[in-house]
Amino acid sequence: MLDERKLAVLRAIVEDYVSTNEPVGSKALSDRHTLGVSPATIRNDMVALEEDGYIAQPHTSAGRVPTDKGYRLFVDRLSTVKPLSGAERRAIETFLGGAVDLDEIVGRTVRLLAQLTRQVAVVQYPSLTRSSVQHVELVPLGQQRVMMVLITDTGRVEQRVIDGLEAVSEDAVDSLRQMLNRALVGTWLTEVPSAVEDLPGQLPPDDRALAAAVLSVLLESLVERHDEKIVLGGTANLAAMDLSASLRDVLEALEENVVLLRLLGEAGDPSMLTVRIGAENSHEGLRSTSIVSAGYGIGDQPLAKIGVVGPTRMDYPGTMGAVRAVARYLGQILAGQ
Amino acid sequence: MLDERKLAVLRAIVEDYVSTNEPVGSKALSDRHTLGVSPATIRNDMVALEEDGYIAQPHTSAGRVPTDKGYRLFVDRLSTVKPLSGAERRAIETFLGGAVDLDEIVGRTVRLLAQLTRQVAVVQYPSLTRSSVQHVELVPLGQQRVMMVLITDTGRVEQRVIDGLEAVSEDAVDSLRQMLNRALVGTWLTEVPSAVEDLPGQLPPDDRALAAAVLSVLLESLVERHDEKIVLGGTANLAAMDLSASLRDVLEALEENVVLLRLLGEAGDPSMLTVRIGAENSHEGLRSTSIVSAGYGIGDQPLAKIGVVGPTRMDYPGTMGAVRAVARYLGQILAGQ
DNA sequence: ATTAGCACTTAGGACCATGGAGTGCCAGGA
DNA sequence: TCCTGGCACTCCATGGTCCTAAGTGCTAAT
Repeated sequence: MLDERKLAVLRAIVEDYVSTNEPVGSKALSDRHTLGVSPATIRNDMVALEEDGYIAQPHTSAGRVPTDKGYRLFVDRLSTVKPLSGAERRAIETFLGGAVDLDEIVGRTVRLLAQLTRQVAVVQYPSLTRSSVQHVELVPLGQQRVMMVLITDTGRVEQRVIDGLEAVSEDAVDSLRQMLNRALVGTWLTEVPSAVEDLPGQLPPDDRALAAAVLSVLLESLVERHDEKIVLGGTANLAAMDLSASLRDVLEALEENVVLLRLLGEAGDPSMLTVRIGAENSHEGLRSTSIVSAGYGIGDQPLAKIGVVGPTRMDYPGTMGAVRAVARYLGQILAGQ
Repeated sequence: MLDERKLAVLRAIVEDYVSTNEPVGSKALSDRHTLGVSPATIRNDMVALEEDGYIAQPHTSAGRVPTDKGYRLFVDRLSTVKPLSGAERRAIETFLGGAVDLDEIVGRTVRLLAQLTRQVAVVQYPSLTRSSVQHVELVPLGQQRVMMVLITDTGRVEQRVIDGLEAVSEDAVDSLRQMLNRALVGTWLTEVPSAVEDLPGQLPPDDRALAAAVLSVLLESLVERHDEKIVLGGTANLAAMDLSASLRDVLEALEENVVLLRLLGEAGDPSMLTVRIGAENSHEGLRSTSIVSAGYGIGDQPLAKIGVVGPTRMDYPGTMGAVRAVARYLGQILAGQ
């Protein structure tokens, strides 16, 4: 059905179309590539490829253009991830190395990824649920208010003010703080709910109201932040892409964090590179884009994902290489923090 | 020079051009507005307006289009800020009211402003330097590390990890925390450097290394965050604008936080509405956009600014009304926190 | 000072012709 | 059986021409 040569033709079509952005014809193909056969033969192969849905013609008497299915085959079987050049790798190291806190790491990563791929970059903050408690701090603010600060081992900090309490005593706060830290330090955030379950019972009755208020806010902050934070970069590169869909639709989709999170979430195995091409994306506005994403984490502990959004007509090997490399460095940096 | 009628003509031109996006001719003007004179007379006025540089023709035999100078005159003398409708005001209240922490307030504000104006919204986080210390927290993380958390009265939280210490004792951290809070709570961030100056001297020699490390990080975090954080929203609306400059240039400018901060910073009196039109913007890529900005703050204490970026051909009265209203509500919400 | 009338300019759309790139198919050759 | 050269055909893109609608500036009359 699809012999070696037909695959070679498909590969050549994808490569040419990606670099020229024009439908590619049989003559041009046999000129630019050494396929060893005549244009007529290539034409026959093209007919077969078209029948199987890998390529299409915008109109009769035009060259061929890869379909989503064609890109899919190309990514799965005809290409290899392109490693970054030494210069690029060094650029990543120096650029990410200078960051001081989590916000800055994420900010730099997104800019770096956008620049490397010349596309729109998406970076998800390290997931709270995959990290563990490093410390819980309680700070009395006057008589009625207490601030709770939750610090995770990935450097993330959540804080909330608990309001409307009455007559908070320093001692009560102190003992609650100690109890919380004894019970929680080192536990996964997912385990926190069960870990705090019977804490209030261990306290003197006077302090239970405070404990209940703090715990409910603590648990709430865990749940709420399940809708993770995300950062975008390189949207200026959208202007240079010629998306068949309206630019507005794409921008709208990108602004909806929920949409982006779902897209990243849908990607399969978090330790692998995932590519979703064109209509494979469930979101309407992104039907004419492809998304290359990868998980990052510390060691084999996945934390979250990063990705790149570009036209289906993109340089898949290069983009995949950049995404993979940045994901790895990001993991290393976080581990070193 | 510019009698009443000429001004009325200019106003009519601006209004028509903003709503139709097409050069407006003398006939159309006399039809759509009740100026009480014939098209020929309007033409004569137009010649005068053009000589003075308030309007221009894209080409001979086309209608007139306002110039930057024309918009400037319109904004300064021919229009009044349009108050929001009751429904819009209620929408602001309910939408902003539901926010829990600072991030969410800012996030909602930017989306709200983008939606109200159908343009790109910019919101600057409340300035650190204009707020005061509410609490300083020190958290020992093992033997070598201490985390510092600085909480301001505007709800902002800065945290830093201090690394590479040796043999940190709980007691030393406790006494340092108490000392810091005694010295700093309530002081303006700008006053912090002088307030901590002679603190180390009051400590036992053993604790001075720790204190020095903590103070240097504390001061550093104050300085660094002088480059403020900014949030963008509604970039999808860019697609609908027909900017004469390339979309890419505008997107690039908007991605550069530094550029945006400078633009907001350049705006004059922080308590006032500021409008910068077209070439009045120093940044190259924004020559074909206008920026409407306003400061917000608690009481008469200015904190930071918000703004809107759109085409010079924008509905100035409406945009100004929305920006002003949102800035006021934002101040109220922050005061209530 | 205003107005009606008129000649003039220009962008943009409709229409058409043409050239070029690409195709499908067929018959001949390895 | 598979490949190839040749050929007729299709269609888009390009550029030229023409025409209309909208708008202008100017002048003479009110």
